[in-house]
Amino acid sequence: MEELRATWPDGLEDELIRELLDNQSPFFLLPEMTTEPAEDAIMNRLISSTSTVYSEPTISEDLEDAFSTTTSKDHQHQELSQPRISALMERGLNKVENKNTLKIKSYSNAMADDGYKWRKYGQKAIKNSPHPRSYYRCTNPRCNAKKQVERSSEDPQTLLITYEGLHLHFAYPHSFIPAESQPINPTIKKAKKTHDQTQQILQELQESSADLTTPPDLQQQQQLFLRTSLDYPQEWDPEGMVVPQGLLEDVVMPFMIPNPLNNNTSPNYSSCSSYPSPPPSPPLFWSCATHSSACFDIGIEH
DNA sequence: CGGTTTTGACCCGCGC
DNA sequence: GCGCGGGTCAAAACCG
Repeated sequence: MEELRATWPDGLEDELIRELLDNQSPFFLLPEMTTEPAEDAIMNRLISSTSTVYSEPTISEDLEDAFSTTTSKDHQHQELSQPRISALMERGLNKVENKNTLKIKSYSNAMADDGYKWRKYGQKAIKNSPHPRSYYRCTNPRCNAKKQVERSSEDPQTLLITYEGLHLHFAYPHSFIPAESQPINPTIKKAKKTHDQTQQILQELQESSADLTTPPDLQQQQQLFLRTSLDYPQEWDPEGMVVPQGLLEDVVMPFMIPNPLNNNTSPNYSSCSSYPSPPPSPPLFWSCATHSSACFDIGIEH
């Protein structure tokens, strides 16, 4: 899996953090109706980025490796190399055992809604905690993404959102899925199911990128970042876009294809037009939130 | 009526 | 081996 370890150029790290912190960023435009405080906006962006690009175990680990000067692999809280990254981590972004956990200070459950459409599949009482933990799975049947939402036992105002798995919305929109290819097999017993799917995907990624080791180009990373942030509307029927083959390449190639272009250019958000692009769509949170129906009942009243 | 939520049962890993 | 706790399943209930 080492082949997949992307090395982020310096410029991209700065740019990523700038995006996370910039309220006006076109990467993370918030819904028009949103009047949330600036800090909440930042946390929304963290949720978004974590639930898409950062959520996949290997890639998220890559990013942390890239961000960190340490090589610790013990999955403990990793000390980050730069104050701004550390500041982000202190705001609640953490990662333990391939799961990305956000700690969010919030009086309501609204902050738990990251715009993706989740289906609740379980709820458990947690020992020594008055608040249950809710389990959500992405409604896209080809998406492995899961998350857990619970209230901190220490601070009931703090939401703990743990993301696990890879969002494949951008690669496998609902409309592309032939009924007979649905991976959900009720006769196959759980646990290993999602794990095996993830392993298969990772293996395919590895095979498809075995000979590509050059660090990714900034512009392409930004394109990927933007693409992975788009939850294609189900009703979107892109003409000539029925290309389920090679979608994994869509995922991995922007990280893998060597590109001679410079690494320090400012983001060019129109550059994503080089990809087969979705129809003109509202920014990330508008697009996603309009398809979200998940209500995170984690033990507090609305 | 179809999609979502609820909730008790079941599974499984882990510590003793 | 057994009990515990977390994660998942699946049938029933709920809802728009």
